[in-house]
Amino acid sequence: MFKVILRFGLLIAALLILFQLSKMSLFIPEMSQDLTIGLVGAAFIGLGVYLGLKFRKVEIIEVSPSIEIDHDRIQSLGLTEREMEVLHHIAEGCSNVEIGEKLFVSENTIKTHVSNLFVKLDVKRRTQAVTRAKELRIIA
Amino acid sequence: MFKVILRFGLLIAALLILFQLSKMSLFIPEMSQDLTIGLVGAAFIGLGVYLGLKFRKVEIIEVSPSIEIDHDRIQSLGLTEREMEVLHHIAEGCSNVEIGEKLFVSENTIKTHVSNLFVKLDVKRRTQAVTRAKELRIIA
DNA sequence: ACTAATTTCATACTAAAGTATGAGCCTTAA
DNA sequence: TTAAGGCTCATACTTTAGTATGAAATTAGT
Repeated sequence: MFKVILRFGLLIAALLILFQLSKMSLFIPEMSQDLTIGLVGAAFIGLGVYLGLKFRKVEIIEVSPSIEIDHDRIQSLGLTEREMEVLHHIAEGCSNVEIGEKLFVSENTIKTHVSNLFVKLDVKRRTQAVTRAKELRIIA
Repeated sequence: MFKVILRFGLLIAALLILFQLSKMSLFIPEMSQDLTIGLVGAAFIGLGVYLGLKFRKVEIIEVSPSIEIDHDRIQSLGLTEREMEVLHHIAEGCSNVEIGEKLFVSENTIKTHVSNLFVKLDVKRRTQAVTRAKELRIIA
């Protein structure tokens, strides 16, 4: 707060000095009025820019750190479409039976997918698979 | 880019017009030179502020969406310290045995904690517990 | 059309997870 | 000190999860 007041004080002082300077005709006498106005204008425009830059509100835009899916990694890991579907449902906390119901296949099929998933992700449990998948940015 | 050029063009035009206005003495004749300079200065300072605000670099500060832990919720759910420890390890993908080893207690103890955890979080599986805990903002 | 990869499913098994119950120990507050 | 809550552990049991293997049906690319 004090800083702001101080700066405004300095700015006002600078303004007054500028007025005085122009009044006292410290500018070389031969100078045209146009040029005087121009110089004053330039000085003021500089002040304005300074003000604009200095006293603007700092915008802090909170962006969710764009966790974009790394499709290349999915490719390089050789994860299939179906496996990705299963992986997403695992991440949601579904059981194998529930996933099977959602995808209209048997629990055994899901187990197969899950096992293949574990090999490709190099994990042993589904909870690990989730954290690993997030590390690798293959799920959100 | 075109926008920037367009705006600069408009600004330059505005400046020229201002100069012309002051030159052609459209200001009322009785006006003192001080006042003229003051008005011009004011106009220019306005321009400066506009420039400063408009053409500043927009700072986009990417802040990880401060997922702050809701300690009140932890309280209201009656989650104990130990249970939270176990929950964190579950979220990391640890098995009950592994958690037991890390906390220097038996697997059975972990099972007890986990069961209590499930009741309090109203879930049936550890994977659900993790997603629920994140929903409730009690873990990161 | 043929091959390779994907998806599907089954059976049989082992391992881990989860439930239920009871109980001993420790600390803290009434 | 007594009650309460939290942490520990055990035993016994049920349910999911995960592994291994084999195989049929489907799909996609050469």
